[in-house]
Amino acid sequence: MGAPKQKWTSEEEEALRRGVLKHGAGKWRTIQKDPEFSPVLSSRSNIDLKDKWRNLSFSASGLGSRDKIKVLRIKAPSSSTSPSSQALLLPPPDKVTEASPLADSEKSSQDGKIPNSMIIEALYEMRDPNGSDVDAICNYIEQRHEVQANFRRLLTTKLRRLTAAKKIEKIDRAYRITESYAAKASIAMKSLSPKKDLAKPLKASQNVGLFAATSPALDAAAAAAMKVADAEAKAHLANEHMMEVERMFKLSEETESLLTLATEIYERCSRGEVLTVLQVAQNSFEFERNSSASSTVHA
DNA sequence: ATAGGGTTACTG
DNA sequence: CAGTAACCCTAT
Repeated sequence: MGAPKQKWTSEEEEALRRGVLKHGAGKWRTIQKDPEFSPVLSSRSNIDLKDKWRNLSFSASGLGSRDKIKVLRIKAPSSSTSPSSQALLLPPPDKVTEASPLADSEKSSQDGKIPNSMIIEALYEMRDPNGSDVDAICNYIEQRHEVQANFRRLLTTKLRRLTAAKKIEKIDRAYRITESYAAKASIAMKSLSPKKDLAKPLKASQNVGLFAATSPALDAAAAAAMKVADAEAKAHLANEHMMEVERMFKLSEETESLLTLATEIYERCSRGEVLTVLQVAQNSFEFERNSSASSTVHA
């Protein structure tokens, strides 16, 4: 790690990460112009942001320079549940077609089957209290994922199975997540909720969406927990989500500050960035279990 | 405006 | 002298 020309400060890096988190990787101009980051990133051009992000990405993906694409393999989620090594290696926010076999279970994004989590996710994010019919679900997933020709048929089959498993219920022609399953998921999520106490009254005072009770944030939490509970739900983590999570995880490890993590989780949660929260939840959950009582956060 | 290849400059 | 990070150039 050299220290050449106009070296990026940690503030600038942080601003960049948050910018990517907020606007997505690729919207460099947008990030640069965002009043939230422009003070810090004023001396950086959109191209600088792009280049920096590229550097960060490749260094995070494991030592490689950018022209040497390293093929990294992600361990199968189902087999071992070792807490710490969940996502120590991760692909850059670029292409990196991660085509890991992942055992014999459901996982492949293209030619495989439909993961349960995909449907749960879809149902959840559509947030229709009356449930969503097959068409809606089908359309929703098709817009978010590449699907195969007989996708719809597979979907209906899967829906039937989930219904039988009492994870979802069918009302008229609409499907929705069952209360029991949602509740179970919420309970799982409570493992994370103590962090809300650690989160300082930061911006928290504004976005009063604590994990507490009947708030949209709880919805997000429940959605997150569902994925956690679903175990092998780390399907398509190929991109900057995991990238960001990994960064934060290391950060919190290094500084031994759960506060940073908690604050981020909270902010994202309040912002409704469910998908990102999911990833954070998984990692922080394990982090908590590892460091148990040792992690005394000094606010 | 962005992605990606290429170049320069700094570090160990 | 190799590796890396910042910077530059160009096609899309």
